[in-house]
Amino acid sequence: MGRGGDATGVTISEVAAAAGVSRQTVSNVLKAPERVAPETAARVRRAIDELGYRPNRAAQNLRQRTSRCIGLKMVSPSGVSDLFDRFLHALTEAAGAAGYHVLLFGAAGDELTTSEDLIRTGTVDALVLVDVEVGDPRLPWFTRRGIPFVCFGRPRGQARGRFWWADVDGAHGVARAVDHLVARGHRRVAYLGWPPGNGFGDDRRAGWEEAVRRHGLDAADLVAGSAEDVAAAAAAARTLLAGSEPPTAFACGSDTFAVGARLAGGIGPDGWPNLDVVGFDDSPAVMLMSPPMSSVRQPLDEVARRVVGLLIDRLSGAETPREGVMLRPDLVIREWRGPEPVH
Amino acid sequence: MGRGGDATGVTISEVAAAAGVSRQTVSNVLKAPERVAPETAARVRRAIDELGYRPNRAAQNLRQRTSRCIGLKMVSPSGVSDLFDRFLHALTEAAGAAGYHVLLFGAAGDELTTSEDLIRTGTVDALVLVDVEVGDPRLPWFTRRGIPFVCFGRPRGQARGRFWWADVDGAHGVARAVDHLVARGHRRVAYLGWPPGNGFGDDRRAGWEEAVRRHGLDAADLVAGSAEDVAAAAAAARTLLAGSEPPTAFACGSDTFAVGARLAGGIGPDGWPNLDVVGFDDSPAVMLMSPPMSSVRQPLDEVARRVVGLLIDRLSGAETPREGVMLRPDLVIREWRGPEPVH
DNA sequence: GTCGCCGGTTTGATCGTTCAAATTGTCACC
DNA sequence: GGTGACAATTTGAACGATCAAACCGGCGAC
Repeated sequence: MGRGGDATGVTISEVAAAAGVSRQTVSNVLKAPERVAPETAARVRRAIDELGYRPNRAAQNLRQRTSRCIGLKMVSPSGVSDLFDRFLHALTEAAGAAGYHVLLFGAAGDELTTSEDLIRTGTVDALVLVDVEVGDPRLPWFTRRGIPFVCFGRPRGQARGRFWWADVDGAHGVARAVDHLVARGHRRVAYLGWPPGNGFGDDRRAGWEEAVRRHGLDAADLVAGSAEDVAAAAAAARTLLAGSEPPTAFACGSDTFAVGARLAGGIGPDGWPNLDVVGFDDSPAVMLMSPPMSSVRQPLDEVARRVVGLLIDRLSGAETPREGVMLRPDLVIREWRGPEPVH
Repeated sequence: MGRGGDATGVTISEVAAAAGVSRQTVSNVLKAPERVAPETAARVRRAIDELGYRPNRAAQNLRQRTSRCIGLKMVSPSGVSDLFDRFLHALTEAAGAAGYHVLLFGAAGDELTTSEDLIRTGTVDALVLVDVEVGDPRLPWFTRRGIPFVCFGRPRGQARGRFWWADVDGAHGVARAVDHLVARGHRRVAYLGWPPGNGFGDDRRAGWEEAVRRHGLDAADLVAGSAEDVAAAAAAARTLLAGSEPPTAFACGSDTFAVGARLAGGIGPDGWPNLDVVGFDDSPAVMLMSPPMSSVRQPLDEVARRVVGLLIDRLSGAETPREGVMLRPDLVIREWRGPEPVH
């Protein structure tokens, strides 16, 4: 380090002067070491260390016409799932590993124009979109304006092949949940999630349908939709439980639904919940339930890595084909007691 | 807008040419309109709109030697409280309102050198520190190197007057919780939180002590410390409840402790929890509890605004006195039933 | 002996903006 | 008519890095 004290100031020219070479040679030492004679490089490197030189980011950005930043719109923390939070964490790490930073921007003002501004001013190189909705207007809007972006969440309601995205196979996750419940001896496994029409809600419910059919279960009357809050979910679950042949287990579209389902099932005389319930998202709130609850966990680290990877491909200019990546979630099993596995 | 299509490219010179003036005049229209004749300004503004000009951020940063970014280290999402998440949200908004962006960086590598790098390269102008610990080494380290920063959380174990910070008065919050419980008729109000030695843990417990003394309650044996996880908290609460004169209510150091306490109290024959419990942080996980739980809420929006305010003062160069700001939390009351208020 | 080549290094230009100083035009005042 | 004051605008020079092209000394080939 050497200097310490002031937080600004050492330029490449000062390093060059100290090492008795030109600016370009210093630059080469850092960017293309093979072009520099070993002992020159050593001399330059010493000067860099002694002066504590760090290349100025703004100058690099200006010259290279990049910011090495990706923009992400902050979404309001909502509900029990801290999915955005965890994705943000994963994205920060993945971006950092690739030499990028994540730049957050707020919800104030219009997202479309704010985003365009960030791109046009060169503040960020690209955007990451989360919470992609059915027929999301941002996708065509950004595409039309040549704004590079990658989605977490497959585009629905528009041609997928036109965009870059990474997503988690919710249907697969719920199907694994049903498999697990069936293996524990359940024959009447209900599904509780969003009403039809919600993008990933439909996806997850389709997973339940597939699994139920595959296992030859009769469950036509065991599906319910409701708003995603605990009270509404509990009410919907109670309706299913009041039927003539009530379910003994629930696979749910989210942890919030799952908490509601368990609440509706109540506690048995043995002190344990009456229902086997599997949630989706593996949010911290379910970990602290007692007894703990199994849940489908999205591979957010992998999603973030893929998103960053796609983004870098996209920015590299190479006319890479637009592509989507589908990842499989895990089922995190947290047992307590209940029906024994059947085999 | 006009062009659309390409996301890059219109420079101030092109605007100047289009409007028939010099670059500097265009710059003045945007930065110092009073120096420009009205009809010239109008002509320039029209050219700006037609070409869709947006000033290049890297060029501005380079010339002005600022980035208008503040750096924040991402901390791992942990536990039930999404406090960092919410603070981040508030900070993004507050920074945005002041013309700054929040740049996240990951935990990979050493925080100290990573942070210094961000400053030295001019990637960020200043840092925001959260989770400030007792005798936090970052404070003197950054100060010695002239790295501007503002803390969320008062510095403990070092002279406070030497730093800029904003914090929430945890003692006040817990005292309000105790007041509330006493008003509901409780005379034996316990405290459950971190063991002594934890910075804000001690602060919050001190609030309980003050309130208990002020109300003339006898509660010397009603304080317990444990690790911050539900199971450990429940165990600690059970120990208190097993005493000869068990508490009838708990004020807690965090929502996690509060969930543990309520769990330990169990459900009464009437189907309601046996204990009155007040948490701290008002995390979403407590909102979804049934019945809901009261909790002390930190004024994060205000904290974020103050942090940004201090930061701007700090960066403005004016030798403003270093100062700390202490804010008061609110008690969010979520009633269900239980002892009637006594008045 | 001249030429071309090559690794290693330097020079000049450039990215797009803003600062500071210079320039022009207009008018009032002596 | 000359001078100073002033408003409006322009010019030149940074800011710190990198790209592209030029340069230079030494060596082998013809």
